Amino acid sequence: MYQHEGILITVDCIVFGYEDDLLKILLFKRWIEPSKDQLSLLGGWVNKNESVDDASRRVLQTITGLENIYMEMVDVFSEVHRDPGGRVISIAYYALMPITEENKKVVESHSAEWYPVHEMPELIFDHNQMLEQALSKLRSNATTSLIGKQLLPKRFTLLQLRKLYNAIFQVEFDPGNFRKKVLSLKVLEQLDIKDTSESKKGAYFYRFKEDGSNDNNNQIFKVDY
Amino acid sequence: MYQHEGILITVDCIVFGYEDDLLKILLFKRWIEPSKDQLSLLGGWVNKNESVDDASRRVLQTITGLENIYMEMVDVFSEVHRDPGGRVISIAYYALMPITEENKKVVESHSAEWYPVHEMPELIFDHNQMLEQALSKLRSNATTSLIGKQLLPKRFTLLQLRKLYNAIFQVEFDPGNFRKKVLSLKVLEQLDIKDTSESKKGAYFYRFKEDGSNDNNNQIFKVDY
DNA sequence: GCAAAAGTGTTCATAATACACCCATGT
DNA sequence: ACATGGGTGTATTATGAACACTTTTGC
Repeated sequence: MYQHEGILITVDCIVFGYEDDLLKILLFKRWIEPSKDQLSLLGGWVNKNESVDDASRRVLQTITGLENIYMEMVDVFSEVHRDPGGRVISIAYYALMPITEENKKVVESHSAEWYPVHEMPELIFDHNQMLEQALSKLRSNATTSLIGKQLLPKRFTLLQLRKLYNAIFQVEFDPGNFRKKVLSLKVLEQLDIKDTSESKKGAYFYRFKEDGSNDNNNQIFKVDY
Repeated sequence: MYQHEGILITVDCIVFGYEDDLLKILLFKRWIEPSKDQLSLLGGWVNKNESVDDASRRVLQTITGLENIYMEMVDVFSEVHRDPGGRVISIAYYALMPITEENKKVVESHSAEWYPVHEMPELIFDHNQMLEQALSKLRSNATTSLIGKQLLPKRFTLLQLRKLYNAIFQVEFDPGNFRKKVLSLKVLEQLDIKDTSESKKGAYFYRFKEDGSNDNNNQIFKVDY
């Protein structure tokens, strides 16, 4: 056996969701050794007949029941002793998905649960570090493109979008300036319907434009985090 | 044998250097099958007793003779059939190093050569794609932090630094504005020596401050590329 | 004196920030 | 009538882009 044989590959997914004005992630109680009953990220093996992206997509779909989940690679974790069970390299992904009644049921049936990111418990192995880096990458992405399409309902108000950004960065964006900045990007379109649940006056619903590419090599938000 | 066993891991390094006002990368003529005699990036196996970072460092050191080479992960390449020789996942890194007379000899003794990035030949497998992404990442990094420490001599003039940036982005930066922006970052210190090789008046040498962390979550250069 | 790079200054346009302030309406 | 979020306007400041202009010195 050569030196370079016998390494196993996994994916671990930091799944972000948004609920009750909080940014949350999906955690599992491990049901196999090692570290049974401790909390971990969603993960799985990379098989020989699939790319790492495909493996991540497969794992996500199995647990959430959703196809076409938005995901992005975060980093590779490869310290020799990171997994006490063997020589395992893990590719970390972050994923974004809405938290709905339906997928909550699917998720719970796999004994997974949503936890707020700001009060994160201890996770196994290097999973806390994975989460840190995923959050950092999410924030970085949220400054150069307008995120929310995958975390909010199809129709949403600017208040909802702003609260999402507040939750992501743990700061309070100025309502007026946030509105102007977001609308100046021209990636949202206003609908004719108003949401009266949050205010008496009612706020227009918006949605992401269908075509809209929403990338930018400049920054749209300047936030210290 | 399980589905998830038998995958091999390599690193591939996109090594950037700077010479004759050109951004160059290090390429190899392959001396083993498959694809003998074709050009490829510097690469090697990841062994069971080392992290991926360590493997990349080892491979870089072997070929260039240098320790402590600056490097950064670019992406993971894992399409099932990317390598006709087997199921191989590759982690791509970019690295920065000065091109000096000494290391040119070491490099040539391994039948490697420096090629300008703007006239890149066809490379094996997905190596052209790796290069594209590495260049893109290098550019992105060069907008949020001042690079050059690893590509230029210890002492350099602002002209040299500007020409490096011109080479990286393939644009002409305005001399006056470039100077003001760079100096406002306060990561360089002026030396008392002047370089008279490029002008009659002579330009002060600068060097990167020792302590200077040079990171920034904002942008320092706005460039369309 | 002139060319060529070094270095400084000025102007204009744009964008971020911190607000003030009016609007609409359910209670 | 008033509190609450919705939405607009404005003054101030900071930043970037273009470019004029002055300095130095080898030829």
